[in-house]
Amino acid sequence: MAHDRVTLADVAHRAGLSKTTVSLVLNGREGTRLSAEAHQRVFAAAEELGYRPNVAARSLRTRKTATIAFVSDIVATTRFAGGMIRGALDAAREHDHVLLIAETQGDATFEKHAIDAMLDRQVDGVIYAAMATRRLTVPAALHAGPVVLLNATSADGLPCVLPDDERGGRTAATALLSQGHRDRIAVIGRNQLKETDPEVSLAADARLNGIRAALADVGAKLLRAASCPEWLPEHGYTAMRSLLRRAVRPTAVVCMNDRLAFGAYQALADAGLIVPDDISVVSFDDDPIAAWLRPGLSTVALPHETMGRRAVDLLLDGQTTGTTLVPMSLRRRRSVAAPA
Amino acid sequence: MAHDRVTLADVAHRAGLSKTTVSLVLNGREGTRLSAEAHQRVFAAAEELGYRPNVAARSLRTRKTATIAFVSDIVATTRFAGGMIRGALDAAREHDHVLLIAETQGDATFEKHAIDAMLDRQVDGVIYAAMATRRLTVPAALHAGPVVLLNATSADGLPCVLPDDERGGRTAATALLSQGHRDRIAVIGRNQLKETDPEVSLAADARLNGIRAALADVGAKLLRAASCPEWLPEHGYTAMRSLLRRAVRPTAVVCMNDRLAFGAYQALADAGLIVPDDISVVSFDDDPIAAWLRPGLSTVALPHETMGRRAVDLLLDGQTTGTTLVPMSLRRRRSVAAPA
DNA sequence: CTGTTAGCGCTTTCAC
DNA sequence: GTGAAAGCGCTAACAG
Repeated sequence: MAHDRVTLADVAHRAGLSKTTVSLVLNGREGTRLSAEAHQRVFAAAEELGYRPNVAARSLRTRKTATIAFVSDIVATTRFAGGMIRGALDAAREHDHVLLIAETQGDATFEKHAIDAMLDRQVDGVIYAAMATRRLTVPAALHAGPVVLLNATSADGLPCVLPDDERGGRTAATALLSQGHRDRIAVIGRNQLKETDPEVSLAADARLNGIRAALADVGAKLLRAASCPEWLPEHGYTAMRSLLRRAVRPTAVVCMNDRLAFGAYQALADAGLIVPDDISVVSFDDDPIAAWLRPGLSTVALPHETMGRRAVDLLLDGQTTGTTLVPMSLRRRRSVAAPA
Repeated sequence: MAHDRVTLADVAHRAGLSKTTVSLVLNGREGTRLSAEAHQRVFAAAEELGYRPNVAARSLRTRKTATIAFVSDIVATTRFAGGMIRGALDAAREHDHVLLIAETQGDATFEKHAIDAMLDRQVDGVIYAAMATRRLTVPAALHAGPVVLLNATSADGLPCVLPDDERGGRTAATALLSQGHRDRIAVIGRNQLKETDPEVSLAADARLNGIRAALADVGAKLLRAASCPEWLPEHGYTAMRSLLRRAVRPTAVVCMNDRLAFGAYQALADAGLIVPDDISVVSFDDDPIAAWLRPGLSTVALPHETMGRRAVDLLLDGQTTGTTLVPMSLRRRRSVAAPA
C-alpha cells in the first residue's frame, strides 16, 4: 500500500515554503500568524499533490495514533452484538478515530497476543468488551493506558458501560401491568448460575429484580418462575409446556430473552393457544427474530449500538472511572394484550 | 497508552551492545553470525525490561505495518456475516497481522473517509467486503495497493472470494432428489431484480441455476417457483400459502434463504401441515435460526468464516487476480424426508 | 562479528 | 512570519 506517497517535504517544496510552515498550516495551529498567502500556497500545493499525512510518522512524534483497540472475548463476530461495534465505529468516525479489532475467544494466549499486538501499535486506548453482560478481570497489560469496559464491569472500578437491566426488568413488567395483568404473570428463564455468579451474568439477576420491584410496587407478585438450564429456544419450549400443565395458567409471561420466547411461542402454538389472546409474551434483547415472529414479539431492547458509542465517548473524553448505565427501551409489537 | 515504553536503545544499553545488534538478534536475521553470547544477552535484556517493539516506528522504515484494513459496506456489524470477520481475524492472527475495520454504510463520503483513514495508517492491504454477494465497483483509491474483494466481484478482475452458490444450489436440490422428491419440488424466493442485476445479488441467479441443473440431470423440472419481493419471513409466509392453495401441492420446497424458510414454516403450521412428513424444506445460509426451528431446518451453509480466512490468505500471499469459490455445504437437520 | 551513521515522515523548540 | 535542526524508535548500509 502507499507506494510513493506524497510527503510533507514534497508539499513544502511545491509551495516554496518550509516543512515547518506547511505542518503549521495543515494542522491549523492557532496563535502562529502565518500570512494568508502562505496558507493559500500550502493548501493549493497539498491539494494538487493529493497530500495525505503519514499517521505512523506523525504518531512517532505525537504519541497519538487516533486509533482505538476494540478487544472482546467473542462479541465481535456474534450476530448478537455487532451493534456494539457498529456504535463504536460510528462514534470513532465522528472523532476521526479508527478501530483496531481483536477477539480473544476466551483464550488467555490469544488474549495476550491480541493485547500486545494492539499496544505495539500504540493505540490511544482500548475498549474491552464482553459478549454476556458480566463482571470480569482485566488483563494487567491494559492498565498501562486508558481502558473502558463495554458490557462488563470489573472489581477495580474501571469505567464501564452496561445496559440498565434492572430498569429494563421494570419496563417489561410494566408493559404487562399496564394492560391489566397482575396476579398471573410468570417468568421463563430463572437460572441459578446466571443469577448468582456475576462472572457469568449480571443481567439475569438485575432483570428479575426489576420485574419483582415493578410487581411489588402494585402489591403483586410473580405467579411462578420457570427455570431454564440455558436461555435457548428448546428451554423456553419446555418451560412454557410445564407452565401450561399447571392448574392455574399465567395470563402473561416474561421471558428472560428472545430465544426463550421463541421456544415459548412454539409451545404455545403446539397447545393451540394464541398470542396474545390467550397469553401475552414480553421478553428481552430485541434479537432480530423478535420482529419475525408472528405476532411480533414485544421486547426490551439491548441498546448495543448506544453502548458502543458511549464506550468510545468515555474513552476519548478521558473518563477514568464510573459506571454508565444505558437505558433499555421497549419495542412494542403485538404480543401483549389485556388478559382474556 | 504506552506511557514510557522500553525502547530498543534501552535494551541495547542494558545488554551492553549496540542497537543494531539488538535489532538484528530480535528480528532473528539470518546470515549474520552474531555470537551466541550476544544472543543471550539481548534476549535476557529484552526479557527483563519487557521490551516490545514500536510498530509505528518500525513501519516508518520498513513500510510494513502488519495491519490489514477490512472495509465493508455494512457487513461488519451484521449478525449475518460476523463470520467473515471472525475468519479474517483468525487468519490475520495466524499471520501475526491485525485488522483495522471500517464500515461505509453505503455512503460515498463515509467510504472516502474510511479508506483515507486506513491508507493514512499505511495498511499493508485491504479487504473490501460486501454484505450481499454481488458485483461492485471498487473506489479508485484502493487501486494503490493490494486489495481483495470478499463476497463480491468487480469488473476489473481484482482477486475475490465468493461462495459457490451454484454448487450450493445443486446441493440443495440433490438433498431433495436423493430422498425421492422429483416432480413436485417448488422454489420459494424467485426475484427478478436479484436474479438479473449482479450489483444487487449474484446468489439468486446462481442458486437457481444450480437447482435447475441438478433437476435437469435427472430429467426433472421445477413444479413451480414463487416470487418474493424480498427474502424476508413474511414473504416466505405468503409464498408458501400461495403454493398450498394450488391443486397440486409440492412435496418439497427449497427456499432461497432461511428467513423465507422461517416464514414458510409458519404458513405450514397455520395450514396444519407437518415438516417434513407433509412437506420437506431445504434452504440456504444457515442463519442461527435454522437450528432453532422445529424441526431443525436443513440448509446449505454460507461459509462465511472460511471466506474471511481466504481473503486474508490471498491478500498476504500476494495473489493479485482470480476468483476463489468457497464450497457451501449442507447442514443436515430434520426438515427433509421422503415424500409421503 | 559488531558499531556508527543515516534516514523513514513528521512535529516542535528555538533562532532569525 | 518563517526556517533550520533535532529527534520520536526503528532498520539498513556501510565500515571497522
